[in-house]
Amino acid sequence: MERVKLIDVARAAGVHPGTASRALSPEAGSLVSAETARRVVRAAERLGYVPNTVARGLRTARSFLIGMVVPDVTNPLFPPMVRGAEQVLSRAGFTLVLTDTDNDAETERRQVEQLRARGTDGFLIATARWEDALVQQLADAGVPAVLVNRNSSPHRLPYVGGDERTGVAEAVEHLVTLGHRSIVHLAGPQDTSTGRERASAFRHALRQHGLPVGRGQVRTCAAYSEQAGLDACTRLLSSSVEFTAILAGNDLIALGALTALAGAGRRCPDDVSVVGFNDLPLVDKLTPALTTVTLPLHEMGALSAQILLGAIDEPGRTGPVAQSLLGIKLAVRGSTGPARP
Amino acid sequence: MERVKLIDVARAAGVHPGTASRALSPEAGSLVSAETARRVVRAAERLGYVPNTVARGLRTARSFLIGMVVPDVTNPLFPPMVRGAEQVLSRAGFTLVLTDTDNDAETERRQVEQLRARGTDGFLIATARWEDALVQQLADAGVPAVLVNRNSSPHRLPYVGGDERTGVAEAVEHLVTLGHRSIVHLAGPQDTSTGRERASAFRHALRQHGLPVGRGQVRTCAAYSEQAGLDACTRLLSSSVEFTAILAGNDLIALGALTALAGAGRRCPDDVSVVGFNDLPLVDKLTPALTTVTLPLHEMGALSAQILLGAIDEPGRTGPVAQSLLGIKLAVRGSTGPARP
DNA sequence: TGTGCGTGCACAAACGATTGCAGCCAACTT
DNA sequence: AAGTTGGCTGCAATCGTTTGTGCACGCACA
Repeated sequence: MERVKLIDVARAAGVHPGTASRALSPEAGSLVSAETARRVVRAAERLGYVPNTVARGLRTARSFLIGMVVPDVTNPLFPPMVRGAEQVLSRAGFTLVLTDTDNDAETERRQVEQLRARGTDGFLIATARWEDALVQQLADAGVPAVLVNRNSSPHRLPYVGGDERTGVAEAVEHLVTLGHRSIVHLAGPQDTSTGRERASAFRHALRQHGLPVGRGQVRTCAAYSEQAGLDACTRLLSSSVEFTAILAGNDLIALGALTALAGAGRRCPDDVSVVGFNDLPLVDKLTPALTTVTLPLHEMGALSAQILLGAIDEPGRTGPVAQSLLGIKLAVRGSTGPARP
Repeated sequence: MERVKLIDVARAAGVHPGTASRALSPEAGSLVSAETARRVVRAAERLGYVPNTVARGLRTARSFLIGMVVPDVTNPLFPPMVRGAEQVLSRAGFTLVLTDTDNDAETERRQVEQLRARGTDGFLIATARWEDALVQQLADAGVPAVLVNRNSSPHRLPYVGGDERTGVAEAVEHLVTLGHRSIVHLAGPQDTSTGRERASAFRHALRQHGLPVGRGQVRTCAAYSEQAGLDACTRLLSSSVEFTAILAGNDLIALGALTALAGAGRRCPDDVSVVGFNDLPLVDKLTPALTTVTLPLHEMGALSAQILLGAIDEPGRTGPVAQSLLGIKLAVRGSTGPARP
């Protein structure tokens, strides 16, 4: 039941452990004769040798561990990204460690510290705030890290996200084509890049279509949550602002808005059209099915992992950091319809 | 920027590294004088010493790593369990490594192997099949492991799940109370404990109510998926079996069934009542909102982690293994209604 | 004052792999 | 045929901690 170790393999092959190590390593494989290498490899297979990652990590100062930090695994936005990242990483021999910060900065700090004590080789950060101490710290320390989905203000780390501006532009275009002239944006929190970007893109898109951007037409929600969406929409309804369409900061906000609208007797899409963001599972099964902007979450996870691997491989690089935006699509469904004349 | 290590702390405190180690370890803390201990601790704090987990792991043969194996993170069933487990584990100083097997046995084997090479201290398995080679293997090897959500046939490992039988009983009771006499079960795959257990409990519940269990009244779906539910329900509709209610193996199957019913012009709940299992996010927002059995997923994750920690602490134990069932509740919503006379 | 005992610390050997260095042998050059 | 080169392999140090062992010192007791 004892784990077989390198020295056992070496003995079985009649060589020194050092030689066995080289024979099994693709890197230094050329330093050993083909004949010996074959003998060692065969012995290793026969004995079922599995190298001890911990021992190797101690010597090489690499852990082959990647930490991925998400605010809440329970939010369906993240699992696809995790999956994409894991596939790329595990193919490259890395193990992904997922940690859930529960949206709490202190928890996040602790988790990352613990991971760093493990000698984690790099981080995938999906929790970035617009101004983020942790992100700064990682950048300062020169720890390989990539931001996913949410960016952070001084672009010091690579970032992978969706092309928010285009997504918003398409959504607005869609609404305008349907005849809507009074569109309101229920924006996400402005301490996230997505919240800021979408709001800014919204204003820009309106101007492009020659529509005025009035006061109270962009309303910031306290969080990316259903409750926050409900609150914001309720306030909107009790204000004097007229509107026939809502662009929500994400699907949860859209759901809250739908609830608020229903409560106020406004029908969707007959009275008000609603567009969401993210295309969460099941929003296509609602009545009406939610029109929403879909992000390539899986690809975002995969690409961020690839970029991270690149950064790990050349630690000395000081070139410009990449900000990658992936294509986005609008899924037109039942929650948007022609504006009432 | 160099990481400060134990020897630095020792030097700063004017003691030998061995002594410093003991001073910092609560275990052996009594082997060193209070005065020295204080000096060492202060030095450690001042220098910002963070012990190297890898080196420690090499010496102690413990990694403080727990692997959690799920078939698909993207399935909303799992994230809450992951979350529950992570909270317990991280409090105990362990790091949770999540791996997604993509429902593939070979991937699963590879992942677990990789984790074992890391000296992972224990496993949380959420992928168990009724007959499962991996589970057998872990049990044989004496690796601490706990099954979550799905059990495996010879109960050799501890298991934590929901009280399926009671859940099914309540669902059937609910339907019978509504006047339904012809109830069909679209069962999940029979190579999973949940699929078997729910089907068996369904038969039992019918008998309890004096209802006959006819042929074709329990139909097995090929997978826990929407497509499988749609297929099974389509076949059901084209058979001669009469029914006014469906108990689905889980929510996805229920969704598929709803689609099939709608396609056949049968309305829910007017013509057919449907009950699901799991209470996935948003199923309460559908029209009609899905009546479903809710599992305490978070608690399942937390409890399984606790049991695992216990197993790790006393490796020698050979007592009986615990099979823990947590309470379950029926969420009555719009998809169930009175049977038509 | 000598023996005995206990406390507190230093010493060094692990843990299992990687890797710079040195040595050996064979082959090739001149 | 002697010298040189170069390809393989063995040796031993090393990564940072933990922990068994033993020494030294101080105190108490006879």
